[in-house]
Amino acid sequence: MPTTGTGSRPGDPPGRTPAGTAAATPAGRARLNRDIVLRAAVDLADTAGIDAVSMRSLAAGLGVVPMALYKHVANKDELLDGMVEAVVGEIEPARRDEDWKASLRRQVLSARRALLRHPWAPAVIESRPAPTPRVLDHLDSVLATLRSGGLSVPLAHHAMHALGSRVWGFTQEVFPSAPPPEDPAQRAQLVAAMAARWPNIVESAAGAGHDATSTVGAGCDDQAEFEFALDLLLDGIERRHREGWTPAS
Amino acid sequence: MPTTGTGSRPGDPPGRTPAGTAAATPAGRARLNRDIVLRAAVDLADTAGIDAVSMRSLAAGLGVVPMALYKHVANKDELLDGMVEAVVGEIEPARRDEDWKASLRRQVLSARRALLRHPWAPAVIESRPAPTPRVLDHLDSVLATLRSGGLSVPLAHHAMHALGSRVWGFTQEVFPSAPPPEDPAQRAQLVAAMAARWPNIVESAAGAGHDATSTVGAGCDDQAEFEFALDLLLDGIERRHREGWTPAS
DNA sequence: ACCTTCAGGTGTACGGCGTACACCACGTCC
DNA sequence: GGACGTGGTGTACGCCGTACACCTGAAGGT
Repeated sequence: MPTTGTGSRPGDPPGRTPAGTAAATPAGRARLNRDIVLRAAVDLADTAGIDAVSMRSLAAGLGVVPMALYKHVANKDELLDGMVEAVVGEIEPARRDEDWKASLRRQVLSARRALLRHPWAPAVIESRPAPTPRVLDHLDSVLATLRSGGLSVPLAHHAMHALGSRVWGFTQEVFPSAPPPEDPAQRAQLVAAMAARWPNIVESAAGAGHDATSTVGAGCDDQAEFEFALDLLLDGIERRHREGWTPAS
Repeated sequence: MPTTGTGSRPGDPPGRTPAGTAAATPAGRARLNRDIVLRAAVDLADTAGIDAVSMRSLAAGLGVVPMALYKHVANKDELLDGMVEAVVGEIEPARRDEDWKASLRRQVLSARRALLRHPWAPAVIESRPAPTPRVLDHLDSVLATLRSGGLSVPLAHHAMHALGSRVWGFTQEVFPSAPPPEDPAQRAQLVAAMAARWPNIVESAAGAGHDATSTVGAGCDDQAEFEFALDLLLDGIERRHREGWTPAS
């Protein structure tokens, strides 16, 4: 039995479950936990589409009454967030044995494969008001790769946005749109906490015109980002044209 | 009668409303029509968010019972399609007095402005199973611009996809995912009908490996499209890096 | 002037959704 | 043995989209 890695809680009791079997209910069904619920939700979305993922039908598939799910996820939004986390967790992390371009390519294509395995995921990711931790992990990994190639902070930042729409769709903001705490000390603490896990994101935010300690969450200059990516594409298209590009096949 | 006679007052005598204005109901409310409904839906989405657009609240805002809306739109999906049409209709069409790159840039930025005015629109556009006519209009216009610059059909097609994610988000398929008719004659007629309005789209589909008369709707080689755009971006980023790019500001 | 027609608006009702709240069945620990 | 916490249950509420039958008033034919 695989250790339910993501679900381990501080209060995990030294669970005396006899003979290694999970405790069973009167009906003989294995006990639910958050991981089982999320996995079932992802499977249901994969096979029946995201619209089929209702608390009621998900519960039915697990042989349980709808309200039972609320013991494991706070509400449906948290369920969706958990599903996103599961999918994003499938993306390969950066490697260290490749140059930045190859590594980046691998990460983006890995992300694409993950999203193709779960076609409902892009829409769900975009519909979430704030990015989940693993989404930030991935973003940070991509930024780290760019920085490792010697790109400046602003260029890495722009490149991130340019690539973003390839990976995440129409994502415009990676930082939570919720306003940061008013109290400067509290805000600094928040930034520090983020920097511990996502150093490149914080660096990028700080270097792109928004002072991380004062305006995190203010968003960056979208228009400049957009035009950078647009001109990148236009220039590239023109270049391909000049070079007499023809389809590979 | 496109004149929306919104001026009727409750005190208006029933019977002959003056000078061709729309008839008023007993309550003095102007009669609904499809345009009024769609416009109200867009306004509601703009001001209260797309989640606030329910048939019930939309009807309430119009001073009407929910079921009254169904006399003007078949169902909620059609309402959403109509809202998309309204937004996409705001995009500036191509000009003829600019070179292809400038024209393209203008069109894309115009599309972006339209979508920024209606932030709910990208998600709705992507959620629709098939593109609406005006979406196809816009796509065709972009393709025409690329072709007018002398780009080959396949290159224009690839460029379209590369740019697509900038404008439409994660759009992967522009052709309806619904299977085309079985009967070859019927299919040929469908293609001909499409070619009349969207010649560049049909040309592009035909030139990109899928024979328009036999496999319209089969989709194109997504992976190749994706990698083309990805490498465009990667090469462009590398080039900016080599050139010592710094932010404009 | 009468009658028909019909587009537009109403009222009622149904099934599905997310979920608040009270409750109960356990296994665990003092 | 009793208190307690965890996980599952049952009921109920207020939203949602929309099917269906109905009404109403103006338009048009005769």
